[in-house]
Amino acid sequence: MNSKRLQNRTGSQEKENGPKLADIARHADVSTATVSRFLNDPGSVRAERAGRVRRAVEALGYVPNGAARALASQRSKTVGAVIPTLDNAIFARGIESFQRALQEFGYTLLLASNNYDLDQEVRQIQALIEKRVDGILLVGRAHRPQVFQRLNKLGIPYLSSWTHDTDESRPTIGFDNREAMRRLTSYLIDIGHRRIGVLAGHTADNDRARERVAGIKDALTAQGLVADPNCYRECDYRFGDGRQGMRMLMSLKPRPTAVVCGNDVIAAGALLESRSLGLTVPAQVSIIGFDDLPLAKHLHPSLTTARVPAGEMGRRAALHLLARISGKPTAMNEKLDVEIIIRDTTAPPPAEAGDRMAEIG
Amino acid sequence: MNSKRLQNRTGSQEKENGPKLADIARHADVSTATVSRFLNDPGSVRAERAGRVRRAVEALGYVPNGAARALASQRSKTVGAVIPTLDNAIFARGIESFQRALQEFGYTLLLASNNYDLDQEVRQIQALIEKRVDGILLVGRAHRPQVFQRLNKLGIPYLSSWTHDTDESRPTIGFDNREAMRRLTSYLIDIGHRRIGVLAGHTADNDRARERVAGIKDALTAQGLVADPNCYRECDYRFGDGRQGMRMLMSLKPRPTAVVCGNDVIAAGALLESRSLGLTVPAQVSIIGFDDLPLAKHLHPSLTTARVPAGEMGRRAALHLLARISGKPTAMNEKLDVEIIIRDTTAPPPAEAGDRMAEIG
DNA sequence: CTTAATTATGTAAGCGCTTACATTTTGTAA
DNA sequence: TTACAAAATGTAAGCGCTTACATAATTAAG
Repeated sequence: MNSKRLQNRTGSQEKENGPKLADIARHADVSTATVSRFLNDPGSVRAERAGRVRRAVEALGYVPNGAARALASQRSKTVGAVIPTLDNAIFARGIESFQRALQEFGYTLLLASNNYDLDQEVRQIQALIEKRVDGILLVGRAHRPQVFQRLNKLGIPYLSSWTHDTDESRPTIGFDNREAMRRLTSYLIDIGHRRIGVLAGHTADNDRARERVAGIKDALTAQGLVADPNCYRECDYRFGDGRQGMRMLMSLKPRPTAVVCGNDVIAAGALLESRSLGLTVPAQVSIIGFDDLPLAKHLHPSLTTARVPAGEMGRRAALHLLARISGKPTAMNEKLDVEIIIRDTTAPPPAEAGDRMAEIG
Repeated sequence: MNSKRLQNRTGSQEKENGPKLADIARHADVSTATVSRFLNDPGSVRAERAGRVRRAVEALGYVPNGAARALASQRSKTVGAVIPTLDNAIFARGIESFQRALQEFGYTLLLASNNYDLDQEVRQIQALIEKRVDGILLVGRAHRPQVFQRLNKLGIPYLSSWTHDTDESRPTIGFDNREAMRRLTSYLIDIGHRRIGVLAGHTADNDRARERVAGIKDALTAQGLVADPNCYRECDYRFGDGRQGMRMLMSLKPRPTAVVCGNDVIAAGALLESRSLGLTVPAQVSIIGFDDLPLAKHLHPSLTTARVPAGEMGRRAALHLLARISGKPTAMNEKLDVEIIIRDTTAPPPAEAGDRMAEIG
């Protein structure tokens, strides 16, 4: 029957079916079980036979069939990741480390990005489940309920990254966006800023953006300040949006003496725009970002921001999932530190502006 | 036996084996073949039975098993991509489009990055082959011979991207790096530059970088100019390397009046460094990049560069591979255009420097 | 040297699908 | 009607592995 299938195959590629495990067994004069054991746990086969098998594998150029393996063993040696976008360098970096760590342990990465669309995410996760991934990496903790339902029902280990949750109900790895942004904003307030503009990322379908905004409010509230809706704007994580947002904020009267941005890309846009507007940073306006992209320290003036440990997070996410997959005990929530990096886009507000405290506080 | 397997399973996750196709068949009172047909080609099942099957699928929450499917059908509905890095935004963008296009057609992406290490690439491709991907996307045309051997032997469709090759022996999709860089450099020469520095990407294991360097030489040679080895330097695609390289080049006497960079990141570094060095761009020195990253047009002055159609390339790469997978005829080489974007980092050389033509030409 | 305990190997039954071929049902034309 | 082609469905044989269990070979202990 197999030969019949082959001859009916269409297309220019004549799929030359390579040798299968049984061929190796025959060639090495051992049972298929021994070949399989040699492949999966060489130590369990005595040296003399192991040599025969190894030679047969080389001689025939044997390549195991992952699909058959997955079907028989119920494990695919494959892990999925569903992320908002690769266009944001910080996610790209996290995924890069994630993949590297998986690879070290013989796992392969299945990747899908959905441009912050949580409904599309549901479908992507469904596709990964069909592919029988052994584990799934998510970004953020807010997802459609079906996601958790299906993952839990099928017992597929998953992990939410870029977020931290003390609630032990769902595994997370990452940092406290809210707290980090609170610290960053507090720094601005500490050095005298009172009228603070915000260029946040879109908060719909993005819990990290929401948490960061909450952190900004925490800082303001702690000082008895009130967030002014006119000084708040949401935008895409793009330079252009940062520029445009900055232009808007700087047209306000009185204008903010500092601008807190949802990430470094927005901040860079804001910084570049302030030059176009003829404003000196940080003398006339301070700017802070989030992520500490490589760009941040090279901008002029260099950007005050929060360093997000994307690489480390990706690596540890992989280790965490791998541990769960192999049934090892793991901490439910791993928290990573965010370091506040004070650079040159922040300084006390200009004198006359700083005096306006009464307007807001 | 199955139940035995389950009870021996370790780990905290009790893997609840979901319903299988046979369960759906029983529930809908049809044969397994009919269920399979309904799943893969709904039109081939008469409406009444189709309804029964659909309801059974929903009622039982059936999820097809991709491994079983792949094994039986000899197709995994999966495509692999092996890239140098995700840390370079231009690759990230290409992969993003690639994945989106695959997804539209029900395919899933397997991704591996190797940091420009061609030996590691061999192993990654081996892993993808084991996973039985239906096709593979490569970056560049220079790869270890085993790569092509194995891919050809197994008849797995593959495609080299980011490159163009009129030779019809191997499929490529992309653009002509050499020609694009030649045009860019020619522009510099046309506006009067004679002493041109080069900050190339590392050319070992990177044919695109090599081609770009060749393009620079082409332009110089065409004008009877000679490349000065002292004005040539290779570096990583990083801001820091661009800065450092720029510092070196600007310390030469006489110093280059223009610097051609291997990509926009290096160029941005060079641009930022020139400010630190107190050099005005483009009045004292011109700079050009390559890729047209989003950053390029926002820098100040904005960067003259070549626009690489990464998104379009990713999408078309997916369509090409999908076509090959389904046995459709496809063009062997798809060439995409690179647009030269003249912005503000380029201008004629300063008068006294331009006069030095005799030194070189 | 036995004999028991241990370790290595073989046998063969699945894993959950797809699909060639056989059979039945439906549609169509005379 | 009847005859026949076309379409839908069913039957069951794989796809290429892993692994429980049985058996054989080796080692350890007495």
